[in-house]
Amino acid sequence: MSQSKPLTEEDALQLDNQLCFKLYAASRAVIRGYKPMLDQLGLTYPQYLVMLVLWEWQLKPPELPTVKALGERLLLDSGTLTPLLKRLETQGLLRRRRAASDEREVHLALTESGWVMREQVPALKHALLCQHGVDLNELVALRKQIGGLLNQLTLPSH
Amino acid sequence: MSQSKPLTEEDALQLDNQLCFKLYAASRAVIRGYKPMLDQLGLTYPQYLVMLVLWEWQLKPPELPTVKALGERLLLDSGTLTPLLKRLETQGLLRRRRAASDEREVHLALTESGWVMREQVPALKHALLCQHGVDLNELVALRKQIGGLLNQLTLPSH
DNA sequence: CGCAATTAGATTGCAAACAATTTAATTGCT
DNA sequence: AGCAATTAAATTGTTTGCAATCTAATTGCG
Repeated sequence: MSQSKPLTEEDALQLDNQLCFKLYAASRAVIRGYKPMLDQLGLTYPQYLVMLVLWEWQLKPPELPTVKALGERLLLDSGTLTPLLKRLETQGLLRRRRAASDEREVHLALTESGWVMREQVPALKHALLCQHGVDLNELVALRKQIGGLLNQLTLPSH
Repeated sequence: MSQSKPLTEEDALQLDNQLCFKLYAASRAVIRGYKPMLDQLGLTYPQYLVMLVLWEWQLKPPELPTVKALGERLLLDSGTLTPLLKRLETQGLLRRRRAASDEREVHLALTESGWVMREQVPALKHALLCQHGVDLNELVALRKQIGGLLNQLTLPSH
């Protein structure tokens, strides 16, 4: 709402084009960067994000994660998650079971194998960050910037 | 390479997880934000990026853009671009033709219809930015941050 | 209670991404 | 010239994203 500078239409276009593209390209570049590590785990990037959420879930209230809750966390719907979760189940990393209390819900639970995988991650990730020589301070700043944008786009106005 | 602070493994993990996810989510959120505008143009987001590059190409040397050149610009390969370009051709926005000088190359040229579309964009985009109340200064800062990361991930070391 | 809305997942269909392979044209080297 | 290596696209197959639709369970309300 605070449009202080009188940028020309062309300037705004150019800036916006660049941001669009850079955000899109950077996201894919990060995914590509994770590929070697994820290959070792046998996961795709979205599958990895799902595993991260499930690993974190232990700190939550006693409720088991559902497909819906996972979707809210990752901003993904069942059209994406259902087949992805089936693949993770096939790999033996988790189990999916209809909730007894409400048969519409599907509870997700990591298997032993799913938990064990977690232990391999910190070392792999550390190696990854070092290898690319990424500046952690820069990452902190970037995370904040992106968080701001993400909030503007997901919470607000329209 | 300048790892000044002694973050714990857990801190680094957490930070990194958040960045991964936020970058991925922000990219998709932006694409979602463009949807209404792109629906009016009948384009998908990647198709739109391709059109942007082609619209910009006029400023380039006399060479016509090729699939390869487009791919270098957008960091995409022919496996993605070939079918996408075929769809744009079907829509009558561009023509694909084997180069006479080198039959391996495919030259891309916008049609009249492809050029006309360009004129609709500034107004649509302006409306979009206003609607979301995005702070332009923030966008400038974000673009720089992301540009830095993108360079680290695409140019360097490994 | 009974039935219309709502809700959670699943399904279907299309368009990316991307790895791996294939095809055809061009280069380069001897 | 002749042939191996390289190069540009195309093709194939798998996995996302996401809209739209469908199914089944649950809620809410008269």
